[in-house]
Amino acid sequence: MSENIPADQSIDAARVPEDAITASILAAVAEHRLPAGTKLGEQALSDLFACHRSNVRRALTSLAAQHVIELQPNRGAFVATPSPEESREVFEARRTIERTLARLAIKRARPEDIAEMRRLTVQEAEARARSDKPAELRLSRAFHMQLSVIAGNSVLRQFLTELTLRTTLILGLYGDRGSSSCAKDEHGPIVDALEARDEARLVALIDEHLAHLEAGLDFDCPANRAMTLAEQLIPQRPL
Amino acid sequence: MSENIPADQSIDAARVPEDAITASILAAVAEHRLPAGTKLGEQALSDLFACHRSNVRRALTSLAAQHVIELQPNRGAFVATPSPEESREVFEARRTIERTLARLAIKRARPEDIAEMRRLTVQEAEARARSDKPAELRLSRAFHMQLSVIAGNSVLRQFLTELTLRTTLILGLYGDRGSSSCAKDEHGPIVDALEARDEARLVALIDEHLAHLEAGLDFDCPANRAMTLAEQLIPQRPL
DNA sequence: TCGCCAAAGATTGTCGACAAAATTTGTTAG
DNA sequence: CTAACAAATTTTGTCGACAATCTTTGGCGA
Repeated sequence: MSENIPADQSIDAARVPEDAITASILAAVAEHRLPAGTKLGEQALSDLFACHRSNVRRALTSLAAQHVIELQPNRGAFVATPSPEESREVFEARRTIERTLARLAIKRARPEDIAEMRRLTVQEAEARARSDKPAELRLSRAFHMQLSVIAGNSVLRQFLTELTLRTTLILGLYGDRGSSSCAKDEHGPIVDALEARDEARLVALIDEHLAHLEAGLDFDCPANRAMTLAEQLIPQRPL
Repeated sequence: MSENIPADQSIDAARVPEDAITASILAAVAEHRLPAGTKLGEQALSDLFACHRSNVRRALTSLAAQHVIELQPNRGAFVATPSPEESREVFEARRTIERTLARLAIKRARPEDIAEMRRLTVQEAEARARSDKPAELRLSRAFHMQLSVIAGNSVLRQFLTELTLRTTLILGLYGDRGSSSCAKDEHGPIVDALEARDEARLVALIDEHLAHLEAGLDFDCPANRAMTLAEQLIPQRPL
């Protein structure tokens, strides 16, 4: 018997070059290293990953299907730039799905699941303490994804995979200013409610958490998009 | 100014061959013309649509991303065969999403929206009266999709597009026997509740409707999959 | 007669080359 | 000095051919 191959794409260590490309781009977007609007040229990527351009092409179409990038005919691939309207819809969809995931998770969470959630909140707090933004983003996303794993519905889990990524893009575009967003530890109380099997409290906390995230967005000041040359070459002085 | 091109793929009349292929396969699956497990050969499709094999390839990867077909490496593309577990998850996801869509639709439905819903139920009843299964399936799906259009959230609408298709596949595999499923007009009362802006009733009706569909599944008797040669050549007599 | 192995055929996957389109660069006129 | 036009370059899209893999067919021996 041959070993089972995990269906989900894990960061790095990919079986085929196509997966390495998608994983790298996904990770870069998830950690705010690739700003919205960045052009992803085919040749640049095929050079980087030392593979044929057809692999790059497949990876890009796959990412486009997840709304992580946008394909413009005869123009190329760009990191997606969600509109304010789209952002609203993404948050609404997230609330819907995470509410259900929370209810499911309450019924199924085992002690080790809760311990894993707790561990993620601790690691996230550590990352925040040392101002490691990429790790913080990654762990925050992992927290929400872990909830979907516990819930045990792979369809909803896959939807949430896409939605959390799009949320990260949105935060990069419209949020993160004013130290709002994930400043405090909002995940800790969520684990508490999950451990207490307090469904009403858990759902309320998640709703609040997502509402808080969304309320922190500022659509009038869309910074953090792909920088032009001028912005990159003429650095504005820090306050 | 050039005209805007509708982003959603409509049946037939496609801009590029790739869209024609995806639309045709989607329509065939949505009307139970393509049973689960059917092999979709690349050359067969490129002959049918008189296009290059690369177009077929793109169409197939797109369909695989929507879980309508399954791509097996070095083996080819097959119409997806959802497992009982996957079926349960799809229905759970549908309930979650349609509940929210119902609540949103109540807030936004205009008179002409309700008229359109009513019109779809009438057409569906007519199709059922003349035993036009494909039209019935198509119109039933259109009913649910129209609810998502009224709700005005394109993210959730796209999720539902995928879920309704997968549901149709599931019904073809495990359902439709014993004249259950869409035998009665369950859509009519839904429109009534929507028109009355009765949120509790609307949500309850949709929950019931989906639960009824799911309850009609029979996982022990997975008929209607891709027929083997023997099944196709030796017809069993009708009762 | 049944099961196993090998060859032939068909299908999928990969690659490089060319065509089409867009972007950039350079030039010239106003 | 600016704007507009044209050439050159870069980038994307398409195609056909070949390699790798799987499936089927035919043959052999137990």
